[in-house]
Amino acid sequence: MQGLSAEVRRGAIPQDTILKFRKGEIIFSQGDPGDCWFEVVSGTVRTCHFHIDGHRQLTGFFYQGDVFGVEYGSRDAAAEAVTNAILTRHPVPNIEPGSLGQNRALERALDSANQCIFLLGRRNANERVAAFLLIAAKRLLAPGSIPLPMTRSDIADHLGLTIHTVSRTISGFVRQGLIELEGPQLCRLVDPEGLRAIAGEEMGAAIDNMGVMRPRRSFGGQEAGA
Amino acid sequence: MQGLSAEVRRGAIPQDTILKFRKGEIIFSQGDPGDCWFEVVSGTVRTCHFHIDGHRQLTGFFYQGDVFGVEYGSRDAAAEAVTNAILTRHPVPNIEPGSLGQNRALERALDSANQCIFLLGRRNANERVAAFLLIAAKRLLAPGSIPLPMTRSDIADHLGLTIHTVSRTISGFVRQGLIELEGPQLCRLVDPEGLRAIAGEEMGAAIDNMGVMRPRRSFGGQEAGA
DNA sequence: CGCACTCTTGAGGGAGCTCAACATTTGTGG
DNA sequence: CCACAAATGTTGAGCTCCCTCAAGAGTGCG
Repeated sequence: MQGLSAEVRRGAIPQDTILKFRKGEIIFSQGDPGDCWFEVVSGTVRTCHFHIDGHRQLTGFFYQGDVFGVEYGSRDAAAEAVTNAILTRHPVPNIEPGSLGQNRALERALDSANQCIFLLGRRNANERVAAFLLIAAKRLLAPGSIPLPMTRSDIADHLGLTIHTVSRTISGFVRQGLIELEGPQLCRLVDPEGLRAIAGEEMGAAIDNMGVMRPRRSFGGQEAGA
Repeated sequence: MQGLSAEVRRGAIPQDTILKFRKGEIIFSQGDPGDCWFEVVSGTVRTCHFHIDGHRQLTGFFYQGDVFGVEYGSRDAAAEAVTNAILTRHPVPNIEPGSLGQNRALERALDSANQCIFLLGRRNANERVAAFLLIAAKRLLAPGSIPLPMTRSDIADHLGLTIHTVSRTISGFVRQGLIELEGPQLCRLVDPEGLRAIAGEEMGAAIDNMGVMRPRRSFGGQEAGA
């Protein structure tokens, strides 16, 4: 439980607690017990899986208003502050595992994981980066400009690419007039429709509904005998 | 709710129900309400995300004793029978969202998603297929031989590869003396250690602990001021 | 026996990784 | 505030891996 202040760690404060983390600080680590969840008041947080070979997989970014952290700890992810961040910490009642915030956090984690799977599965670099930018724009409620508080390395480890490919792809979008960069951390959306076309028709829909997709039959689908 | 027998669909039977599905049948579809979860009595089940562009992503395989299906339905995945399968269906109480089976299914879904992310993130075809075989061997509790009830297409859509690459990779393993095939659906593990070496040191550990990994610091990790 | 489906294998090409160098930004100490 | 160092980001060249296209082999079913 490194990363938590002393009084929080020893559990002296039972109710929701406000915590501040500085850029790069660990909020919780892989293997920690999952006895609390968090809400982002300000700043950005990433959840990561670290692998022995040094390979890092980011499973989600969390912005203002997002919740995270129920399923982790008892599970196998860590959380770190991408920027200076203010969080509220909420204890998880041991007895009653179905609290509202916990469920919200669980849903959010599953959403994040599914989104991650979507981004990683059989899509090329252009599709991944375009989708990532659109998701970030949507999440940050910034219709025209997208802050990118995370590093290229973070983006790469989230999308399953190298920083080189991420950088090249973004530069390509700038050259095509789809976006503009004001420094590496601020992106202005020039042609959202063009980006959507690259991300794929489906990604556009997925971003609109944030995870709700059209059902589609694969086989005949005859009734099952019981 | 196609795929469920009539009496189940209209909710006449409140308690756990035994259902049989035939190979290829749909258990539930994307968009169905998530009002029940399932346990596999026998057979194999896959959960899928279908995308508009025709691309299919399998997020998990479920074998005897596995549970699945809480988070789907209200979410965006479908479940289908890979082989003839017998399942038990369990209603989810609307009021009390924290039942034991539901939590098991939620944990299982998250495990599956994380495993999927692991397989998809920055690993080459050899690593993915080797890891997949090892996971299947572990899950099916078959130390020497691995039944592969799913098609190459299922494996490909799970690993984010083409059927060609899956087939070529498996053939390569046979040629290297790592495995033997007795027909496409039965694989004998000749050199598990060799496979582990290919999957990566870490994958070996991950399979042993099934998801529990060593924590690892990324930055200084100084205490947070509250 | 023929059809349909799955699986396997080969040849060629392109997307993205690796290696390398340079530019830019950020942080630190004098 | 400036000088320097360190970290981060950008860009290029070459090469590898896997996808695409194509054809053939094995299997189950009517």
